[in-house]
Order: sequence, then structure tokens, then C-alpha cells
Amino acid sequence: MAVTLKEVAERAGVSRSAVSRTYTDGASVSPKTRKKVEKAAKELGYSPNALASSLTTGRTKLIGLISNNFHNPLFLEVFDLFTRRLQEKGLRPLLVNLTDETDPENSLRMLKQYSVDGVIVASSTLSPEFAKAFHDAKIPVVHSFGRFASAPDVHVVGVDNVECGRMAARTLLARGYKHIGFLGGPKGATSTVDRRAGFMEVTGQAKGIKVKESNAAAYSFEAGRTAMLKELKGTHAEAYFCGDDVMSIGALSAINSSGLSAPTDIGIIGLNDMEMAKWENIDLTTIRQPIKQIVDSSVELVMAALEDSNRHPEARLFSCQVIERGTLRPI
Amino acid sequence: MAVTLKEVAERAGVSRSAVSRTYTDGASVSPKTRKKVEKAAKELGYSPNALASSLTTGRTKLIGLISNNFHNPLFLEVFDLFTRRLQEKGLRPLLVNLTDETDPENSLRMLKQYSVDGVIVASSTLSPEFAKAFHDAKIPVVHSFGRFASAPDVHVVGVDNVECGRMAARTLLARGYKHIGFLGGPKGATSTVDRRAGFMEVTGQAKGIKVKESNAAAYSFEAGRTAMLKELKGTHAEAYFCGDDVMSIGALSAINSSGLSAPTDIGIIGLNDMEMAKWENIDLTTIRQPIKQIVDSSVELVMAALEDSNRHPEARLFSCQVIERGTLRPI
DNA sequence: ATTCAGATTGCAACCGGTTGCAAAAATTGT
DNA sequence: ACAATTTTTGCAACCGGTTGCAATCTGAAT
Repeated sequence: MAVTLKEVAERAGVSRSAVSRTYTDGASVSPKTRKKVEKAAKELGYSPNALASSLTTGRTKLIGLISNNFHNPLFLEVFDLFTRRLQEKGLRPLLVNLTDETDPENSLRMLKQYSVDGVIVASSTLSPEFAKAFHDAKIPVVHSFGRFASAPDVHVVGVDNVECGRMAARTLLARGYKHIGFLGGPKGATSTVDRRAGFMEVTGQAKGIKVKESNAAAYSFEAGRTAMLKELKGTHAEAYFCGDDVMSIGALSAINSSGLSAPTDIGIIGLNDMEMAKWENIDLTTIRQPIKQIVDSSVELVMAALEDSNRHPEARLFSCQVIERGTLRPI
Repeated sequence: MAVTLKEVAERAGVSRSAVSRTYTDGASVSPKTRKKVEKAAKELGYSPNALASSLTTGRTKLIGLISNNFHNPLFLEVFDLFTRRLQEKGLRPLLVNLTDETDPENSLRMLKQYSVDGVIVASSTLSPEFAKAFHDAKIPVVHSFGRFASAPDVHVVGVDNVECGRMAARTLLARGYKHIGFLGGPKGATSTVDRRAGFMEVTGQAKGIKVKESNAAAYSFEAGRTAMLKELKGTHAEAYFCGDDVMSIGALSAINSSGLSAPTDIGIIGLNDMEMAKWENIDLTTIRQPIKQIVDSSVELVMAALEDSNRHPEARLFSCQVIERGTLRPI
């Protein structure tokens, strides 16, 4: 089918090794033969077969990119950043969509078959166990947007969700809200659990503050809207920390269609600061996750892990930041 | 590193071929040896190296998935559908982010290096030339969301954008709008050109209709908003057909922040019917593209093209449908 | 028990590259 | 011009599988 090394060698009148060396940097080839080879290669339209070479070098430059967040617009930005960054570094993303399964079994097997050099798990909802399966199989892995642990089993890059919870609580308290709500994402998600912990820690220490708590079924518009509608049926809080931005937008929609408005009647603070948060008709006050840094750092870390396969598991945390917009009353 | 065929063969006390045949369906192996092999494989944790086998079989089951739409939320849905469908069919998506480049050169070279079995170009803005480069390189390719042609150079799956333009125009006319606008996407995009053509065809034939026309810089919220703000500065039309849904949402935002509202003051019809279009606070009347069908059909077509590499280029069109919501006045 | 077709097996060559090693060529120093 | 280095080169083995072919085995039929 395609043009092979051998054909190029014959046409250039050199050995196969010479051709191979022309395309391996650091190898010793004289300028003379290199020219000959390049000429022949160009004429034949040759390009080396990366897969065949991986067989001997043991490196495919393939990186498994696993995610279960194909419904959160934030992750389109994340995928954009990941694919670009990986490409810049000469790596190729092999995309795996987890849909509903949380068992690493299948992904692990298939990524092993394709001998990926490393794996990036991009998910804020998967448990650390998931990534660990790859670590145990001796495949370098980093969990992006994963759960922070002071002694992680695998490399983790992300934010400290507990701290985000605290930050949200402090922000609401600073605005003088006395009755505040934690409207979390799905109960099982590690990010939800952690954010809740931080939130409760701060509000628990504050005096004269009433706290109510509930969870949405997913990090999604519909779930956020449904959850907020339920809140509005009873006695609702003055302001809510919502699971994430897309949930917040759902909540805002519920508020509006109930004839109320933010921040006049209810305050909302989200989390992520995705593109849409700054759309003028949304204008969501939120906590920004520095996704570009997280992505870049994840790629850097997975590359480092390729070099040194028993690098000690490391957690890299980035700090978040409150972005003031229009859904909380001014301080 | 990993367990190899040879080790399994030794432990099972059979030849390497026997092991290989155990994992190739249609090959002749006695139940007895199969058992032995499977036992040994399990004990060793063996899984066959797909890349090595591709070397002889000529099939990698890798599909290049190329896109330049990493900023349009619709494409998160598209990627979700593609990755799922490909996985179901035992194929693996190798994702390529085109960012700004429109030259197939680089992508072609790298996908050739990885010997992808086929390529799916998922883009409504790239020219047919792009996909053609793969076709010329003898790599099976299908252009999803690509431009319709009655005699296409490559397989195309999508909608007839000209017909969409007509449909939009007819819808606006049927609602009695007399002064209508075409607020297109970027001028260079094939989808924009085609939708415009259909739109103008219908409006040109109607009597007593005033048509105005302009273009946004991109299929994006910001571009849609900016373009609509500009419209509102002059004498604007009564209703607009916007390039796509995300542009429409931008336009709606511009309308609202100018103290106007849809459909009372201005009507808007979008295109795509992405998830967000039905969010209650958006409630966009739009033309639905059947993306699931397009994706499934694309995958099916690329698979067919793998089987028969000189299958005749084919265009598969799906019909669109107006989804009535709240941004056009009732009929 | 003998024959024969069909199923199963192992050998060895091959897929498209890489790489250690020793021989050949080019360069350097004197 | 000659010896000592340093560079460049080709050979051949190998990476982890697959597959055509001939040899061996199996079981049914005679």
C-alpha cells in the first residue's frame, strides 16, 4: 500500500538503516546521504510508519484522553485545550468516551492494546480509583480535574475543591446573606463532596447563619433548573452556591421563570467560569477554575511521567478566584 | 515491558501461531489448545498488541476525527455521538484539532504516519478541498456536516444547506414578516454561502419583501451579538435568519440588552437545534439538523469505504425541520 | 485394520521499521 | 604520506504479531 523504507532505500541507493537514520534525530548520517534519501523520499511520497517504529522504540506518542463529561460545555474548552497542547508537544490524543461506565476495565484493556504512552483522565466526577487502575497497570496517568489528596495514588492536577467550597461560603457571607444554600452537583461526584465539605466548614463556624442543602441529579442545565424549582416551592435561601456554571444557568432560568430575578430576589454563585458565564444575558458571578493552567500542567506532568515511570505521585493544585459579575448583590 | 505472544506460547506449551490464532476470529484452533492459551494468557495478563498486528493485517481500527469547531457547543454533542458510535463499532478516534489551519498538509501527514484506516472530517466550514486531500492520498474519508454537491469528490454526509436557507425564508414569509434579514455566519464558510443562496432564492421570488443581509465574523455568541448590535444601530429588519443557534443566542442577547425583545420587536430563527436552544430562558425557534443521524450515517459510510476503497463518492443528505419555539411571532 | 478427507499445528517468512556492532570511509595530526 | 581517530555505513537480528504451506493428527467410512 504505502511507500516503505525499503523502497526509498533502493531508490536512493543506500541501505535501509541509512533511511531510518535520516528520520531519527540524533542518528549519524552524512549530509550527502541525507540529501539522497530526502530526494528519493520526496519523489516517492514517503512518510515513516509511526506504528512500526513504535514496535522497537516502545513509544507510540499516543495519549489516551478519557472523559465522561461530554455534556458539560466546559469540557469542549477542555478538549480544545488538551488537543492543542498535546499536538504542540507532538503527542496524539486517542479519545475515549466513558459514557456511563465507571469501570476502568474496558478502557484499560483497549488503551493497552494500542500501547498508549500515557493516559489523561479528564473528569471531575470519577473517583481516584479509576485513574489508579492505569497506574497499577504501569501506564503513566494523570487525573485532571481530579480529587485532591495530600498523598495521592496517582498524579492529580486540579483545584482544591474543599477550598472552593470555603471560598464560595466566604463570598456569600461577605455579602451579608444570612440564609444561604448549597445546591450541589450529583451526590456521588468527588467534586460535590469536597465543595460541600469546605462550604459547611466555613458556614458552620459562622454565627447566626442558616444553611440549607440539596443536590441536583447532574452537572447540567436541566438538573440545575429542576433543583432550583424545587427550592422555590418551599422557603428558599437568599443565595446559593451552585454545583457549577451550567447548573447555575439552569437555576437562573428557574428563578426567572418564577417571576423572580437575580440578584434582587436570590443570589447565585457558580463555579468554573466557563465561556458562557460571561455572556451578557447570563452574567454569572462565579469561581474561576484556571483550566488552561490545569491542562498545560497535566500535559507537562504526563510527559514527565513518561520519562521517569516511577516518579512519585504528585498533586498539583491551582488556586481559584471569584469573578464578580451580576448574580450576587454587591458587597 | 508488556507480556508478549511468545511468553504466552511458551507457558501454554504451544507455538506462537496457536496463540495468534486464538485471538483471530475465523482461525482454526482446537478447543483444547484454545483453553490452554486462554489460561496462560489470563495468568500472564496478556492482551494482544493491536499495533503490531496492524503491521501485517493492514488495519489499525484507528479513525482520524478532524475538526475545527472547538468553540461551538453543538460540536460537543457531535463529538459525544462520534466517539460513542465509533467505540460501538470497535473503532478508535484519533482526534485532530485544526485550530486555525485550513491546510490539510499536516493532518494528512500525521494521520498517514499513524496509518489510520479512515478519516472523518467534522466541519461545516471547511471547503470540500480539505477532505479531498485525503481521498487523493487513498485514505477513505467522509466529510460530515460538509457541503452538498450533486457530484461530490468525496463522501459527504449532512444537510442541504441551500434547502435550509429556503426553509428559513419560507418560515419567515409564512409569519407575515415583510422586512427580513439574513444574518449569516462567516462569509467564507460553505454553510453560510449555501444557506444564503437558498434564502435569497425564495425571498427573491416573493413580492413586496425587503431583504437585508450581513455577516458575523464567526459562528459564535460574541460575533452574533456584535453583528446584531450593529443591525440595531441602523434600521433593522423585522426578523432574522441567523447563521446558527449560538449566533442566534448572541443576537438575542443584543436584542435584550437594547431594551427590545423577541419575538415582540424582532423575530429570530436559528439553525442546528443544539441542546441549549430549548433551554427555557432561550427558547429559540430554529431549524433542526438531525445530528445523530448524520453521525451514525457518517460512521457507517466510512466503514463501508474501508471495505471497498474505490466506492463511488456519495452524498447523503438528511432533511431538516423547523422547531417552533418562542422567538418568532405565531403564524 | 486401512484409507482418506478435514481439522489442527508448527515452521518460517514477512509486515515496516530500529539499532548494536564491526567494517569502511573520512578526517585529523604529525 | 602514514597512523590514529572519528564518522558514516551496512549487516543482521529484533520488535510483536500474522499467515501460507506442508506436515501431522483426528475421526469417519470402508
